[in-house]
Amino acid sequence: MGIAERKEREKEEMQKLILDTATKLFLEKGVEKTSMRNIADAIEYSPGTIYLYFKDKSELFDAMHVKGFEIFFQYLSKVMVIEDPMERLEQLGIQYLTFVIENPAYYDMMFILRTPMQAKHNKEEWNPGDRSHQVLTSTVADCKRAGYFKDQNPEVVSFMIWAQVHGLASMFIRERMKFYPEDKREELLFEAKHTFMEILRRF
Amino acid sequence: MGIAERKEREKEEMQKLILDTATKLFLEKGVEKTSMRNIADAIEYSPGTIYLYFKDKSELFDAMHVKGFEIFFQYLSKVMVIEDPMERLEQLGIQYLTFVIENPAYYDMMFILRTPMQAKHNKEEWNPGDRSHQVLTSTVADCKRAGYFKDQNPEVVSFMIWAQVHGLASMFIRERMKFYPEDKREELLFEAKHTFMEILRRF
DNA sequence: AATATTTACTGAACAGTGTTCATTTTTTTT
DNA sequence: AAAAAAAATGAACACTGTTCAGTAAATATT
Repeated sequence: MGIAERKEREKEEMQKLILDTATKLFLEKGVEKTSMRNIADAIEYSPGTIYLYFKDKSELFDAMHVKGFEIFFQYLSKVMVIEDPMERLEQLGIQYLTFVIENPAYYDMMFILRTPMQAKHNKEEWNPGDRSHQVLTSTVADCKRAGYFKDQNPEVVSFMIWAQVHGLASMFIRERMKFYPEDKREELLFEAKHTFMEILRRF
Repeated sequence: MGIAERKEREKEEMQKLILDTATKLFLEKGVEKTSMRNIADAIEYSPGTIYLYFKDKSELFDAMHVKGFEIFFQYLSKVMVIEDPMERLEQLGIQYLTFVIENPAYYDMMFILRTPMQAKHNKEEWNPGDRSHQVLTSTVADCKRAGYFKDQNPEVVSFMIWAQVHGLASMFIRERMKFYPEDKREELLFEAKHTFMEILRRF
């Protein structure tokens, strides 16, 4: 049955073509401003065809969401080998912000944007956010073992740290840094993060 | 010329009617999901009428933006009289988060959402964000005078603090706290903020 | 009081959106 | 070569923000 296999392959290729094109447009123009017809035009198929491969626009969005997290983890993985937990925490933050600066559209999509259209994806199954949370909590736990964060609830500390970095990231991305000169913003981002780490260290 | 005055009054009333209705719908259903026709239906006028009082949807959005900041400042004002700068900083944070919890839709609109439609409002004129920034920076300056934040750039410290609180707020609002039980989230918000203040104090 | 002018409002029309589905085209099986 | 199955189409539906010629109401002038 070579035909069935070829069909399977063709279906996957088509899916990839659609997803790649959608991703490209989403990142270029933003999710809201990319229409299904735009995607259809780009792949030179009719709009209806997309719906044979993806249930709706939000499924396309979800698929790209997953891809974003894969890229995100490549950044985090680079420093996950560091022995000293506090140094690891510092470098994780730097990787986080580097991802934000190099992939702002992805970050926006992954951590800020709500699902477009309806919020249908309530699937408790595999929330990609869980995994990044895991990386953080285990590092914080290691820090605690190394003598930091005495008398502190590690869950609260983890949440605080994530909120700090996410706060920096989302103010940068959603343009709430207008009171600082444009060419100093990235610098300020890392400076603030560094100051935060400094006060964490002597805790 | 009593007529001109009455007309002026009527015009303002109409503007208020439109804005109040739009605000109500924006907060209830979200900006994107509220259409100009929805607003027109609610006030029992035709869609075209709205455009005689507001240039476009984003002007309605802007008007409500301003109103949001007025409410926001009522929260901050409550504690701006506190003498001790560090205590003021602590209470400002609590007020900030209280506003977020009591007016999540407003907060989303003011600090997270991008202008709907195009990002036309580049008006450098009076950015409402500036004022809240002012409150923070002056309090941080007072803290520095009181001996805190030694050898630290107050601009960096201010930005860090704001990012921390904003990070907590936006993770709460944009539902990135799914790994915590729903009834514990508000509590965690304040706990994280409190821990942050604790580590700030011994700095 | 009747007419002219200004102001206010309407709602159809335009170009766009996500999505569906009967119809047509292409491919595979008989 | 004919029948069945699969894939792709594109018109249609109900919606969106916005515009603008036309109508209706209120005011000013004669």
